[in-house]
Amino acid sequence: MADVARAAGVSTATASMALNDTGGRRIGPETRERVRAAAAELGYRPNTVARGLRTRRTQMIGFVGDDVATTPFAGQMIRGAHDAAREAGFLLLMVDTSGDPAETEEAIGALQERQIDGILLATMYHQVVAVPDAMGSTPCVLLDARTADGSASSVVPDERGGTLGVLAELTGAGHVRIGHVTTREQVQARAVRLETWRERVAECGVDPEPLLVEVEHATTQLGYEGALVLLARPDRPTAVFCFNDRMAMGVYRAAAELGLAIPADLSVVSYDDQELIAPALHPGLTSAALPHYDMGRWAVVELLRRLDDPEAAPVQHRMPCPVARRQSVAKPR
Amino acid sequence: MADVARAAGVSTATASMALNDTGGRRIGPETRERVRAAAAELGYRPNTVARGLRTRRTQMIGFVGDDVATTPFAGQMIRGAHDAAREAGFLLLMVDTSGDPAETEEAIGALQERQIDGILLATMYHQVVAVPDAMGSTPCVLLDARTADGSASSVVPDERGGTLGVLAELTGAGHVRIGHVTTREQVQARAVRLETWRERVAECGVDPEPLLVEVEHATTQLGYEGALVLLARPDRPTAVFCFNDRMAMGVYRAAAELGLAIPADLSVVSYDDQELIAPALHPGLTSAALPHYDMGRWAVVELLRRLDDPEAAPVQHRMPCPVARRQSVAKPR
DNA sequence: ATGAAAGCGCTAACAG
DNA sequence: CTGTTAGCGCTTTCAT
Repeated sequence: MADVARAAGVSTATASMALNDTGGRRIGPETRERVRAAAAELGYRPNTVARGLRTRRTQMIGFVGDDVATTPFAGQMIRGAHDAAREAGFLLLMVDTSGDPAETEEAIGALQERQIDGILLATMYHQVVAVPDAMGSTPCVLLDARTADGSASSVVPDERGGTLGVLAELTGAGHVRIGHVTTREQVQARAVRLETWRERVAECGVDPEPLLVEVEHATTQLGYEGALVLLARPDRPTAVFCFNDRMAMGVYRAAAELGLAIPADLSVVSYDDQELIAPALHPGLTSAALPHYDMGRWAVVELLRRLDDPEAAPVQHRMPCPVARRQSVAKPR
Repeated sequence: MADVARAAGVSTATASMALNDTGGRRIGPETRERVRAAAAELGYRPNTVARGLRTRRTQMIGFVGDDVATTPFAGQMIRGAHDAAREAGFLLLMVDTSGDPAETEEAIGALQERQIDGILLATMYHQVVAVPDAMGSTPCVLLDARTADGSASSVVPDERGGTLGVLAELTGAGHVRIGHVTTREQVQARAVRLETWRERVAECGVDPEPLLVEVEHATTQLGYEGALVLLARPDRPTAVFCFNDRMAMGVYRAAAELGLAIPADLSVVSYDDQELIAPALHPGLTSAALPHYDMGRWAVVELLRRLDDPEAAPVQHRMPCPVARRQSVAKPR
């Protein structure tokens, strides 16, 4: 920068202002051009570390995630956050904790030492969490999680809306005896999807309980086993809503073994819309999509808002889960 | 830090050395303890931006990737790099380019402005690339890619070894008529897997050409269609090696439709070992795993080595692809 | 409209 | 063994 100033025949102060368009209207237009030209000539690149020391802004956002790699959704969330950050001139500094609270505290500390401007705290499989003490006054937005008291901004998928969406595909086709295959794992998503399904089926005048099967985990294998049980019952459902795509994959196998054609004999809908599964199954699986990309974007936008205005009231947002419609639904036979 | 020094009754220089264990043996043990205690007392956290300005080291590594989100492998690579970096006190600054060279140059520039200590350049689906000019003298390691001239350190999967590994599962069980269903997309992986398969089948005294099917893309649907063609041929293979797990999923469907039981009537092996597919298929699919986690780790270790010794000779590494053995292989009937 | 100078928080060279 | 001082590269008063 000193070189640039010298080359343009001005002081470093002037050079800085010319390059950053700061200092109001005190820089003459041709001075600014001269400085710009000199900078381009010399291939000048600002040192943001020095700038950060002075301005106390690093243009970096910390992303701390539960388990960045394991879940394929995480990638989309990161991507959304990344894109929004980059558009605003920010970069993402990533830390993965294995879900361990101590590690999370440590990660937050490591980011704060690096003077990040704010933190995105992502908990895979949206849960109710407390903002860690280590956060202190660092601006923070929760991703796929929320606080019990609404003290921090957060964004979660609208699980209820998504469930109603895929169920509407079924009821719209004329189904009322709609089964549900789900997991016993106590995650937020399970509870909402299950409860919403219960309500909706009851509204159709059908008792949901005989149409419910619960298994230990949300795996393909257990989805298969659960479906075998459900489809063997006397008044078997004409359609099944699966907790997620992996379980749906098992339901497909069970249907095939029982000689039930999808969708002619059995309609199937699901949740997650995983790229590797839902479109790859045959026939393509209708599934409610988790809007992770958009959630990532939203979180960054909200974080930037809070950086501008630390007094702004926290916002709790529910992101819609659009239905990806494919070929797994037909009229009941 | 000034506060800590004052509280301990020493100068900031002494405090700095006491906390960082620098300056050789010039700090007395009880002085150091006194400083440490004061720091802990005050909850002192170093400002790494100021430190970075002084030391010209930021303890941050730039990770620039082709398409971080889209491919599920990327997550594992990032995770590996992340873990190794963190163990050494480094954090990852991520930038995703959509594979666009101009964006890549820009990303490298953005990272350099932030004074990262080095860059990991990841190209999904390993390719031969040139190190971008923008890299300048920034230390850099290529991930899942390599240069034509070996001028940069790089790590790629050992595709040939992995292919031989899964083929050995088949030949070991007694198969010689081994088909191959692959894509026409011109990626490095396709060429190596195809060529290795050709050689190996020829070594078994079988002409590979009638056992080969190529389709436009490596999708489940086209894998299905390709398998229908292959399995309808007069001298149909007793086993199939698929380009990847997604295609294998299609092969499973084709076999089911043709009334061929896997593995009794047809053995199947594949490549990628995708978590969502290979163990979820029925029966479990034997597949060569892409060692992305280990590649990520290796790249960071290598980068740190180059930071220590910028004159070190570049290394090209091939990471083994272990075979994940499941239930899709049996003796030919 | 511009320049001089101070200082962000830290480390490293130089004195003692 | 410890303190003083200079300075990393930038921004931002303050004075002109």
